[in-house]
Amino acid sequence: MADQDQERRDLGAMLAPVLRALIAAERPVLDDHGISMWGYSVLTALEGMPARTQAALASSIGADKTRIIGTLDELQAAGHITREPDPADRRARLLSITPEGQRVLRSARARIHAAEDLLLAELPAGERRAFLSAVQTLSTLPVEEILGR
Amino acid sequence: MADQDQERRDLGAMLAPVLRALIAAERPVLDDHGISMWGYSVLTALEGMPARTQAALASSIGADKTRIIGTLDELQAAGHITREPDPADRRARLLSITPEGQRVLRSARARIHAAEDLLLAELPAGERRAFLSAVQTLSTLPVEEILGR
DNA sequence: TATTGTTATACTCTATAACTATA
DNA sequence: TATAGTTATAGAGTATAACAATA
Repeated sequence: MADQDQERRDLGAMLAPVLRALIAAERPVLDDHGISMWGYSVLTALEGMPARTQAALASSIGADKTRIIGTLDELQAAGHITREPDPADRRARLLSITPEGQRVLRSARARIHAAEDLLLAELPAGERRAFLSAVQTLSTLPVEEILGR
Repeated sequence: MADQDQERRDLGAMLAPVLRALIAAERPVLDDHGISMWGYSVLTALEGMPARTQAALASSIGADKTRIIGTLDELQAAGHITREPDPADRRARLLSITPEGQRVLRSARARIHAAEDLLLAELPAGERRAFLSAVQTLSTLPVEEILGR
């Protein structure tokens, strides 16, 4: 792996400020839409597929079941999600995004992607494509397992 | 920018789990070396160049001056850095890494890079090179300003 | 008066464990 | 008894402001 190891800086040290800036740029957008970061994450997850339990939803976005309860309360109060007892198992709550939630999600995402595009535009076109492809690849890998070997 | 915007997921949402896993992988390595994450960051910064003030060092690693004081106390007690009053301005503290600090830093970094290489090895060679190049480019840009436009 | 480093305080997140209601 | 959701508590990390020493 000589081509990777030549005096490069830590991957984490290089990525951390970028991610921090991305998150900071998201905040005012999310504020304008009246949702939190976890709320945005929940809406994104529910857009793809309704959730059968809150715990399953939480783990799918890398959160704890206790951590998203307040977020679900807010989203429900704002009419962005529905949250009904499962008739087949009344302990569980069936979660799905509402049309209004989808509208808010799409609006926020458009502005977030627009900001991200400003950053990506700084990269040469070829490098940009490879970067996006690599990030998408990494996001599908079991990163923790790979690093833990 | 059509080539960037096609149905891709949020950059932040894709990068966050990767960074989280990178940080989690660093922890046991840093524990073995008896330093904290901020300590590792401080040693990395001081390796390149001694610092004239603690505040300057803090801002160079994206931290607050009050946040690194405990870290500096630990590093100094462990003999990893020196911290002397500046003769020219006794309010300030001149900071530099010791040979022992350099040894610890290099040892920790070798293991961290080895773990990162496991992850990078999952990418096709061409994509890996472009990814690393892009990350290095991004880490030199004023990311916050670009995103804030 | 301004600046460097330090300490103290409060606030936000997060993790853990206990509780309820259903099964 | 086991599980889904909820609540309560404590802990870590962070931000802000006040303070002492020096300029």
